[in-house]
Amino acid sequence: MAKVDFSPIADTTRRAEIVALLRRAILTGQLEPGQKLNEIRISEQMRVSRAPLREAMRELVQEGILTSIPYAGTFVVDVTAKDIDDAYSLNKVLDEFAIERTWPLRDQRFFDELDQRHEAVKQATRNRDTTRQIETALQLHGLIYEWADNSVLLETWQRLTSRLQMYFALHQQARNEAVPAEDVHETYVSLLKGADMRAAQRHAREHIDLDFEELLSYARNLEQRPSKGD
Amino acid sequence: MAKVDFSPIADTTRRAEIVALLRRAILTGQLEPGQKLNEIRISEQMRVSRAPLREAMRELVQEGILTSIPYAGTFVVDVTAKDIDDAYSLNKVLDEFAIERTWPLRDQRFFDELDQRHEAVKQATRNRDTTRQIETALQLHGLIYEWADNSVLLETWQRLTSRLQMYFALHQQARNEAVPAEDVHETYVSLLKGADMRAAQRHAREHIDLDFEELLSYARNLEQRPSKGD
DNA sequence: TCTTGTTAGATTGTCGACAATCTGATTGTC
DNA sequence: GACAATCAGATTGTCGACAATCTAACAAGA
Repeated sequence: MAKVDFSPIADTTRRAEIVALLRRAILTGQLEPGQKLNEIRISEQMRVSRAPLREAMRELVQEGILTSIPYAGTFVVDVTAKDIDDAYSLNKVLDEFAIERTWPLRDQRFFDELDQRHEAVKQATRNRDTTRQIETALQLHGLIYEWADNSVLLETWQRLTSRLQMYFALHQQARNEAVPAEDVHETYVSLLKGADMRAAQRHAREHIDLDFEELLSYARNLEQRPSKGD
Repeated sequence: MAKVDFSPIADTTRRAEIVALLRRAILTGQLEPGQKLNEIRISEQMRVSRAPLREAMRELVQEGILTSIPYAGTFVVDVTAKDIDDAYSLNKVLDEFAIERTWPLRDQRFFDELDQRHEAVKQATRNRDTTRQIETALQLHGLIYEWADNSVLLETWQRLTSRLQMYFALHQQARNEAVPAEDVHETYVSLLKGADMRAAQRHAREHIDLDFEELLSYARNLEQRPSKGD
């Protein structure tokens, strides 16, 4: 038998595709926080019945990026500054843990993947593709979670990121100035390749410090904004 | 106007009730890991159509206690020894964080609630109600998460617990010996009331150590067991 | 004017039926 | 007997229609 690593075949249900479509729309900011999702309209636009759409929505509710009020509707979550602050402080703890677990498991494949994802961020930055820049930056950051060999930790991280990605996207969208072209991940990557674990942990803290601080000030300004209706 | 704190009225959809029913059945071990959930049979038993049942199932899939394979079925998750180990090690980290955050927020209401939950565990123990004993013990442990004032942390803990509760229940069910009558939470509670935060953190680690070690050895024995069909 | 009751429209929740897919048994062929 | 093709039954996925509920506008009464 040939030694081929067959990846799992794609999900073939409408539901799965709807989930992907909706998630993308939310995480890129096409659907704004607080906005209501009208089932009939969306199902007509997607040429799908309401059943799979509703099931998809239930998934995203549990994923934490939608919230549902019985007989009232399903809405994009309205993340508060406190939510971001909470996620941020938890992220610090998880980062330390992830680095600690990943540390002894680092190998050539890890370093290669690290470089590859770093390259993806740099390319997105060059192309001024802000959405992709956020996406790739989070993927770069997520490598330590994927490598830590702890499924529960990884799952936790993924739930955390989706909401963060959404808010980073809105943030970028709001300040329509050019994104910093310099490479802020250089130190992070090289530290992960180095020998000083404590230094890497320390830097990871300060690294996300920067991103979050800006995000937080943005969120605090939005706090008194009225929520978007339908 | 009278000063009454009205709590939110109960969810009135069938879906919500189905979720509660299924969750309870899984977490108490009535539905075994690996078991398949036949939609038609369950919907007939509950006198409900498949639509709300399926939506409920999608929620529980995202909650991590069910897994779904398209066109094959939805099954109770088959937790491995590694999953428990992963959850266990993450729990250590989260416990430390939760205690740290809760520490400055402790007040009389916290201590009262602590005693109340502790009492609930002791009562369940006296009554030899193992299911309730697990439930109350986890609720006691969960207080530091509820009090930490961090919604993301709390959410993470709740996801973690549901799977743990399920496995603790199966474990208790398997070894049909009497549950230890002595009170293992006495020290934990008194440390949370004390002044030494580090000591409380240290004990929380060792405390869950005990529970998990036994659970792990049980899970490792089960590892080669064939998965339950329908 | 303010409050309360009513009602029409829109939207969500639920249902029963049909389509797509899978599984296992059966048949046919070598 | 081993293997592939076929087929029937069961189960999941999807659909369109109906029931339950909410919202907002309007009317009636204090």
